[in-house]
Amino acid sequence: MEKKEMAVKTEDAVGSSSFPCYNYSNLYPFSNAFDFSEVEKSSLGFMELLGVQDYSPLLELPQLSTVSVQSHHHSTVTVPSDNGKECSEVLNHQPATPNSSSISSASTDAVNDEQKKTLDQAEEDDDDDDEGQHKTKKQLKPKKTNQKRQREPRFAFMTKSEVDHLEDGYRWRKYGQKAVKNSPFPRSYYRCTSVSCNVKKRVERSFTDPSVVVTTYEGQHTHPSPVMPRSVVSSGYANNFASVLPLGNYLSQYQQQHHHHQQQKLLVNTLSSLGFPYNDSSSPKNAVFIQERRLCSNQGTNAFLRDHGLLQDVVPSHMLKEE
DNA sequence: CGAGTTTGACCGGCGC
DNA sequence: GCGCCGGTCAAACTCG
Repeated sequence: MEKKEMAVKTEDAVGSSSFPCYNYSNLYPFSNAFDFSEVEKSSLGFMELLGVQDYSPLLELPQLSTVSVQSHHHSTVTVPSDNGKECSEVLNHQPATPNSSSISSASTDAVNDEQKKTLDQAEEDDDDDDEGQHKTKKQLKPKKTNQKRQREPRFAFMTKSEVDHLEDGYRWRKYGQKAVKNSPFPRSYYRCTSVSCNVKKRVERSFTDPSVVVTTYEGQHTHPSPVMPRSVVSSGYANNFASVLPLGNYLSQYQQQHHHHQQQKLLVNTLSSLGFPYNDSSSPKNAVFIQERRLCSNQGTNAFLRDHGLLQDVVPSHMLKEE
């Protein structure tokens, strides 16, 4: 079993939750062999629009940890944290924990969550009817104890920016802010404002590098982005605005598009064409594979195949090639 | 006035 | 059982 250092899990930066977090330095692990200036040229305007002062130095961020990819079916993420302790995450076809979602069911979790939420709400209403205003100040939900709360798969991205809340094409409502332990920077909680869309995101600054914003997305949008450039609309990308960002947001959009395994292949080929040495089964592409499998539904579309994927917004067309 | 933000309280999970 | 902590709620508030 071959090991590759390629991705990042920022346990320290994003809290105690166990989920992968990518930064660009690891998604672009072979910067010497790839001319990033082309990517920067094509996306710089959007980066400025988004308030990102400088994202290219992300390529120089130190690797926070390593990921040991063992196979498509089972990989262990070993994360040496700053204090030397290790934690690990197992990415399986089966849920690693009762809380985690399997890959195939990821897209349905939002629905299940919503249904459960609705049910809880209904039961809560019943309780209120029975007990009236038994809470002095607030009527909070009586949470169900017999079932663990289902967590959506999450993506975390690190972005070097002075702006905490980066515009990504969706509208968000802030619903909370918490101080983060051992960090001078608070964590903000946002929820997608669209009705019936259960996507959340957390935004916080890395206390190890205050210039880096860690944005964590949870769930999948059930609607198109309300903010779409014309080119994006005309090219058939419904909720694709964030694809103008480098690979981090590309992954987010890729997740949202419900792409199928076959599209993954093109993704890898596309990445390969960009200079990523994705040549063997143990190469960094597995990081994309594993994460994508956790997040994508079984129902794939072929939009990715038709349109070269989302990278076309970032990468000059001549750098993309068909399979 | 509606939409979004702030902020303190509350809840559940987890470790000790 | 207790305390800590992450996550969420919702009243009050701000803003356009």
